[in-house]
Amino acid sequence: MKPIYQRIADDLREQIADGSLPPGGKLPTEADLREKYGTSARSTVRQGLSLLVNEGLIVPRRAKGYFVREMRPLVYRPQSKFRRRPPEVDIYTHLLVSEGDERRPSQDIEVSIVEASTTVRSRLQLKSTDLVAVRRRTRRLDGEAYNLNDSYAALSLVEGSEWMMPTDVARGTNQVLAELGKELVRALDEIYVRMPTPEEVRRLQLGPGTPVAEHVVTTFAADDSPVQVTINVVPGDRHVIVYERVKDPDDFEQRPRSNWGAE
Amino acid sequence: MKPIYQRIADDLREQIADGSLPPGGKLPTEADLREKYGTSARSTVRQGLSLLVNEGLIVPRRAKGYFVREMRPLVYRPQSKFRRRPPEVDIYTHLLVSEGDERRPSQDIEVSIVEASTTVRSRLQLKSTDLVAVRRRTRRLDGEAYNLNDSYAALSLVEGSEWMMPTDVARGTNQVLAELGKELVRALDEIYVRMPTPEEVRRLQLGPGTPVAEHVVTTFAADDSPVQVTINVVPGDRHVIVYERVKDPDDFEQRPRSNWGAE
DNA sequence: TGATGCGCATTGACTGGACAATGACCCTCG
DNA sequence: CGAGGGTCATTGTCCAGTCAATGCGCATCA
Repeated sequence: MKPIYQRIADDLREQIADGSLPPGGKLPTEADLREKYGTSARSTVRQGLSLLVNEGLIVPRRAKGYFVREMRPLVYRPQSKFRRRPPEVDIYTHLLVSEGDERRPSQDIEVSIVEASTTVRSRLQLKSTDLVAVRRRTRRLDGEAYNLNDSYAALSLVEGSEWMMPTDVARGTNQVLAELGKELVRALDEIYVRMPTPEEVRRLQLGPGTPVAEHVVTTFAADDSPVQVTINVVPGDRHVIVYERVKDPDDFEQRPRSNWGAE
Repeated sequence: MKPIYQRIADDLREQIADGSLPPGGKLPTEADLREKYGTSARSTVRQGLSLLVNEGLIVPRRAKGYFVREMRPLVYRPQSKFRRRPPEVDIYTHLLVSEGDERRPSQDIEVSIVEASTTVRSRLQLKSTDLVAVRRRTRRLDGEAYNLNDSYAALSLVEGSEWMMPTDVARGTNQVLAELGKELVRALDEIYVRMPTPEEVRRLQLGPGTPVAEHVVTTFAADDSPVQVTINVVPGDRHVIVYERVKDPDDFEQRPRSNWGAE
């Protein structure tokens, strides 16, 4: 016999899945459920509801009730552009972006000098004594934070340059790096999927049960030296990460059984 | 004044972060914490601990206690291979894979014919009446499931071919598709970050507080028609998703201020 | 009319328990 | 010495409440 709180969660989860509880819809109150399942201990009902909250399916609103979560993901493209973009692609990627999305973007920029964390240090191949400059950006849409973007570079490289200006750099910071003799020609992307830290919950105003992707980009110059590490934190409920890949002809020769389309 | 259960969670979280509670280490028992925080209602202490559980930081083991979670991520590469792989890259990507990782891979394969879900249908541009074949794979490492990989293709395309054999196809299913006149030349990757469904929790034996990445790969033939959709579900605590990008020269001309290294 | 305040419904935090299930350990007995 | 059983520590499930905080609507009053 399954525990009561699980039955409550399972029943509600199914109702959400089959649409009888639509996005934005209101769930039964704790009192309703207490009666319906005869359990009559508020904590049991709350335990069941908390499961759904932690799955990111519902959100509680104090003094209002529990509601089915709604989300409208944005397309997040690590690749700057697509070489080919046939009409078919747009058919569904377009569905992801809300039609007539007129929310205005803005961002906070903050630059400081810090000791490198291990994450940054190992990727930039620095000694533990080296300092790095960090350019922290919080990106917003109509005032609401939607992702965090922190770029790190060796202080010795960017000191005194425009890279360190806490304002928007019109021609792009990568152009600044190029002028410093470090044109970026290659990037390695690592994507970690995890729950957010309380700090991230605060900065991104995340609801409970919202995981994040930590997207770490290490960029390299032509001589294969690492130049910059960018850590993007993107909330899972507000983004889809999109990549396009084209077949590399060399690949086929060397490895007939490629895992194209899979892992 | 912060609620007691949050103080408990914050204190423990900090101890985990600074290493005084190392991975695999045992946390104080509920009784210890009850005493320490003078709260003396088990539910309050449990509420605090459940926060950390849902953040994926700790796991409870019945009749044993709570323990700090340990994880050893595998590298998950949607791209079949890297054209250039300078030594620097390996320095840290290698750290991710446990040294001397001798776990043996295996997989279950199961093929069936189903109606296409909206996700699959829109990507394969099918009519609602069309049927699709699905090739479901559960991949294991030493018997333990580590990701799910379901490929969908129009039934009319793959019916009767080796694609539908529920066994390993030596030369690869993509080669089979090529022989059917649909060589895969391009792919679109979409990555969604979310909490797992109970079904996924069961199949992947996920601990609480473990988010997943849903990696949807749509592959196209030379004529830009969609051929196959593969949905990979990869647990966040066991994988790092890695991509490499090289600068496209065209890119620079058309769009001087590229977002190379960022979003 | 418009601002103020009161009550009500609902979730948030917490109390102080009970009994069940499980895994580890120790002791006993063959 | 090994198998089996019993005890104990610890988490899992559940009970039956209390008081606080909050958002909303409604009635009151200037």
